[in-house]
Amino acid sequence: MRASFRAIRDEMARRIAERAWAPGALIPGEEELAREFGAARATVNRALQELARSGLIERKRKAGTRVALHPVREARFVIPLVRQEIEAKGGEYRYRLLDAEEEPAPEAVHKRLNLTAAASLLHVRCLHLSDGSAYQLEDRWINMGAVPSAREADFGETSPNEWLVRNSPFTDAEFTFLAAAANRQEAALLDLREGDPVFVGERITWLHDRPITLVRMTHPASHRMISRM
Amino acid sequence: MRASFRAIRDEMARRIAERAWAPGALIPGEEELAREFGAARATVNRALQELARSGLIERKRKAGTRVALHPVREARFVIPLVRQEIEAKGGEYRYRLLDAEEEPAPEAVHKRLNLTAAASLLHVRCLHLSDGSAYQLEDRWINMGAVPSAREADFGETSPNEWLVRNSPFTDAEFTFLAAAANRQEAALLDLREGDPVFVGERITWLHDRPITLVRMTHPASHRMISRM
DNA sequence: GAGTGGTCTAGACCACTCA
DNA sequence: GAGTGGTCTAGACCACTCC
Repeated sequence: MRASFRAIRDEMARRIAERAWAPGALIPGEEELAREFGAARATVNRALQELARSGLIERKRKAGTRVALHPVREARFVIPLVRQEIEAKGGEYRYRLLDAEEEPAPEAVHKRLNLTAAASLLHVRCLHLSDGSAYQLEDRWINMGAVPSAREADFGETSPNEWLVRNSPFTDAEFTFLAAAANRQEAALLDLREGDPVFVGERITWLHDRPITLVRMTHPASHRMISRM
Repeated sequence: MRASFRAIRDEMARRIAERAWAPGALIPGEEELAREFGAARATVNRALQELARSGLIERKRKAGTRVALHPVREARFVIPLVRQEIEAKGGEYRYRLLDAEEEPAPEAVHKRLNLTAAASLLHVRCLHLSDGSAYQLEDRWINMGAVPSAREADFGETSPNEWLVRNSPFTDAEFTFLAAAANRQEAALLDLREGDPVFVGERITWLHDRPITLVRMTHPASHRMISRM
């Protein structure tokens, strides 16, 4: 069998796992590895780059490649649309718009978006249900300066997320996850008691430097966010 | 300037963002793009693979490459050692071992690790402090069948996480994040009231198919987990 | 200055999947 | 069967960084 970058990558991962290459140790250079595996240097390079990306090794020009002392691993989470998330779990998806109004944003919101207090923002709140029970409360602010056409959108039909996906591209995003206590409103809508823990995801998106939207997605504490590596 | 895969990738991302390539549309094949950008096909391929990995496009042999309809984006979170996390934020790190004993694991634990009730597990609890205040409560179970040398480890000196990083390699891991209500013990140790929301990260690691450890890391609700894309 | 990784090219063959 | 992406090679030059 011809040497594949996967096979080479996995073999090197094995050597690291089994301490044949100890933490902190310098491993052979690309050319030497290429000779050993009977592959082109580019192939070995690809394998090494994947290991570096996953945090197993650290590479520096001239200095060479070392096994990481503290494998600062990264976890990757897939962020699907709520609807897909619910349907993938076998639930029946339903959606309910609560309200959508242009209104002055609280300071926490316009500061977070780096906008002035005078900026025009559309506030949309809606509920995503799985098999009839509340799955996620969505509380969203849309920057009308960046997406004026949102004024004509019918969020009773399409959820703001799906509408924005189709109508408002973004180039950058920031996700934040945290735990919080449900306020009275959240508790009522999610069938919880006030003060119950909730799992919150926040996302801000930008088109280049222009903020598009800030959304706070609140789940009951039974929610799990899982990633396998 | 010579065409770089970064420049090509960014240009294609721009076209997608600006709807020059509409969602769902078929984009040109690699050869045609290579001609257009004046680059080798391998270079264009690398750019396209990165876009596919980030969820912007979907590629299928024979069918070609399409702009994703629902950009199922992925968020990447770096998972450092607590100590590094605290020090990176400018805090002074301190560590306190609470207890470490071999004891029968509750069903939730041994089932989660796919072990029998008779399996020998070391239960370690410890606290990670930032500038003197509780930052994370670590509650860990170590599979002594897989890591017998943990019996001799001095967790008063080195935290179990750092000890395991050095002494027990793993090949697979699963992360779970969730919100929960602090129980009485957690509340006391983290300076919270019972029932207060906490942010919990759980991690299971395996060496091939053998479970190594299950750890539950509990933070006060002020904790944030952030990822930029 | 020199050594190592980073990237690019041109060409080739392969593998999957659609029709 | 045929078209498209997936991967590999051999060679080259570049860029960073250590000495």
